[in-house]
Amino acid sequence: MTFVCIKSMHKINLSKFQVATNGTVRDINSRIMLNLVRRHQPVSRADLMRFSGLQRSTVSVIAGRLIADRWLKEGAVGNLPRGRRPTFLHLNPERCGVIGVDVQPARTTLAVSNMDSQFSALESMPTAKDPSEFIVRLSHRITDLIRAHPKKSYEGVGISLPGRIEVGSERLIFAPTLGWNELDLKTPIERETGLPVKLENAANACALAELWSGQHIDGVNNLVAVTVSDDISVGMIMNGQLVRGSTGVAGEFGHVSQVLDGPRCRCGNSGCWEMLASNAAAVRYYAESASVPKGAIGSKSDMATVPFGDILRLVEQGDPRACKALNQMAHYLGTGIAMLVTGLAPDILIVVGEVTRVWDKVGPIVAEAVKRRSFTHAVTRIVPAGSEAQSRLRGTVAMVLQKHFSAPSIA
Amino acid sequence: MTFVCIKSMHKINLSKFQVATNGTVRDINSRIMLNLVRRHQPVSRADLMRFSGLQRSTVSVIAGRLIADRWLKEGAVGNLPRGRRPTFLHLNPERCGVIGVDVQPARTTLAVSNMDSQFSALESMPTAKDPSEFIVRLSHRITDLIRAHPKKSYEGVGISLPGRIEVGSERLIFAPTLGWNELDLKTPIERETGLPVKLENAANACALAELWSGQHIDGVNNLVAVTVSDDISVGMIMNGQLVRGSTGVAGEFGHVSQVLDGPRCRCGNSGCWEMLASNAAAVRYYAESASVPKGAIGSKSDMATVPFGDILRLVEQGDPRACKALNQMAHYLGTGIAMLVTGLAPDILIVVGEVTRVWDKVGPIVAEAVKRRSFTHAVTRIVPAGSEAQSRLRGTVAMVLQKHFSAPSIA
DNA sequence: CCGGTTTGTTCGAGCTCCGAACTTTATGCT
DNA sequence: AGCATAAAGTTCGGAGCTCGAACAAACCGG
Repeated sequence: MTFVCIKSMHKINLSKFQVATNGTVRDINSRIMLNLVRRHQPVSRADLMRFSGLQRSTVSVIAGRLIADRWLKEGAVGNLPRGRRPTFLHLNPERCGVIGVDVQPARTTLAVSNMDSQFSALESMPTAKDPSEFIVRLSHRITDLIRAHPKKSYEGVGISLPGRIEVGSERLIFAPTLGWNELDLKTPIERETGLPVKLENAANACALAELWSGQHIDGVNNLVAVTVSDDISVGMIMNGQLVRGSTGVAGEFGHVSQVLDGPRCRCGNSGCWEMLASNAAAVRYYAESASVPKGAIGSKSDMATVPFGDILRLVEQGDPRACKALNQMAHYLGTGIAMLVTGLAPDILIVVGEVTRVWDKVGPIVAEAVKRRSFTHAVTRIVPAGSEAQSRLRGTVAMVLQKHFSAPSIA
Repeated sequence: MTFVCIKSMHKINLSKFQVATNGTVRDINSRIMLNLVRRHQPVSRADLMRFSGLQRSTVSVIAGRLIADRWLKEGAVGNLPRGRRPTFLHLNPERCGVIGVDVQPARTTLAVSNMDSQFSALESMPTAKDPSEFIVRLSHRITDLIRAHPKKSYEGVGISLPGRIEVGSERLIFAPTLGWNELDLKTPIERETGLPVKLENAANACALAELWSGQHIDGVNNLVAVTVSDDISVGMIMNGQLVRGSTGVAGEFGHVSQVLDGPRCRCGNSGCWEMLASNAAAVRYYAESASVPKGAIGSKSDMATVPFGDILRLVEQGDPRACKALNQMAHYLGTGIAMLVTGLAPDILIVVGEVTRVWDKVGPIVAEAVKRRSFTHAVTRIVPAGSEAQSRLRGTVAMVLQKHFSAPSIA
């Protein structure tokens, strides 16, 4: 009982735990090796010995087994000023393929990926309104994709969607923007495709994407992803792992009131963050600024709603009304992000969504709000995600592959 | 690489990790055994075999070593309808003592505890305003306590205080209610007492207390503690472990705006939750309701401030003005708790503080606000903590002992 | 060609859990 | 009293893992 704990320790869950065996040791060290190769490749066995602290002999045995299992490949030999030349090891990207699926209200994007999140195919289809129709069409598309891109093996299908998935049952609990309720997507798609299916909320997927294949992170264990579209959702990674809450519904900060008596939200609450800072909010601000003098609320129906994409285009052209609407949205985006920075103090907060296209305008307003409202603002870097679709798709790959690279949750 | 992951998995931190050895296996299984005994005691080796899934032989060996290390003790023999009678095992509460310290702005409470959070002594002293004076006095009190209560060994000192501790350096970053800034408490107290010192924010301590010795929790892995005094602080346990954020400052939801343009807070923000829902807020509400008609803000100085304890007493006596102030506080307590329920979706949210004395009045208002404002309200039970001081002190014991009972954060 | 140097492999020691066989200690029936 | 049955706890060989030292391989420069 003199183990050196590295960082935070967690209580052993006596409802479901697993004892350790000799195989556990090998398993843990294999994962460490795999991660070291991922991080430092190309890398020699001797380097791995130095990085890991394991004996040279142990490294050789583990590397041998990982090569036999096709996780690693031997590559070129290196050159050194003196001594025997090392044979470099690197990940074998062909080890397994992954099908990534990004479900959005309008369209669903599918991707074929290798282990290194390099997409070898990318296509999209309209998202069917009816869930069962969607399941059938998606399954067909997936099987077609697999046929068109034959690989040694497919590891699974990762699906990101704007809704929440219950942790135990892995059923969709709700997805308001899709109009779907309580629904089992996993079982039928697994049956149709013959592959294991992982489902995850889009914000969680983005958070995982940043954790596993982001550029900002080396030793980042606390990370928040905020997805901004017609709703706002938050994915949290704390202590290096996804926070799902007890039922999988954690992260609905979009439905926290920013203005207690603000506009009524469909969730039942008033002044929800997503009522004030989502794309839909900007659309509303723009419409409201049309002609109606302040105070008037009714007659929404006869106002022409300009899609958010158009507003962004107008902003880029310098349209003052559009800019005003965007500023208003940015202001509330800032107050909400200040809430997350103050409350969660992550190393990084990533904003995902179309709004990042005009981040040069939005970013400073957000930064200002956070600086003014969060006395802990210094700890968190707020960055826009490069491409939202890519972000979610990389997340789906991480969802499927993470079990091979993450530390087993021991005990 | 066919390990069965139990629940959430975490990324391996390549900056600081530790490879597994054979000893790791024994370590993990020892901890599991220790926890099983803690949970089920008194319990026989055969029961432990069934609970853990380990072989009878392995259980015997581990139990033998834990007994040799004085963690466990053999007790009475049981009775069974048939067969050899089992010898029961139980934790040895005398294995190690812990000094728990609860620092509050007015007074500091010290306790001597066994492994089972049973306090064998409890005393308090005024909290010195000057940090270095405080350190000297506290160290003396601790050494006196140890002398007065000799034990086989003391495991360490756990200190809970209303401030934030930086994760790496373990220095106090700030403690506004104490008036202390940037300060190293750990090193001098360790030097004076000769014992390892653990520091933790009071809300985090309460969260740990509930995790390790609470009554509500069996398989609860997501838990939030809200401490309400003159400030409001939040301790979070997600996936069975404390969330400290990147610098240790996570949980400052007390400084999230509930009302964006509300009263100015000393943190620089406006309408902070703790400006609206803390004890100090209730005191302000009470004072403001005295005579001043609505709208008037000035002339605070000549209003007599009634301490929060007196307001609670007035509420218990049915005083309408006090009730109104309390209701107002409760209302905002509810909106803030709704934020936590919506955003974090914990299994349990524990409210700690004097306000729980009148929870029959406050609880329903909070519940109503949460029900109205959080569409995920069903997942979280909101409960008042029994005794605030006890809660924090139990937390300090958990802080010191948890390293022996928690799962080592592997890899 | 040989010493120096680095990489990678081999092999026995020590630790762990597993699993079967065994001992111990109880009950109940004959 | 004697024996079958049953459950608790122990013993001991086997297999898996890492460690650590010794060894083989490969390369450089003098």
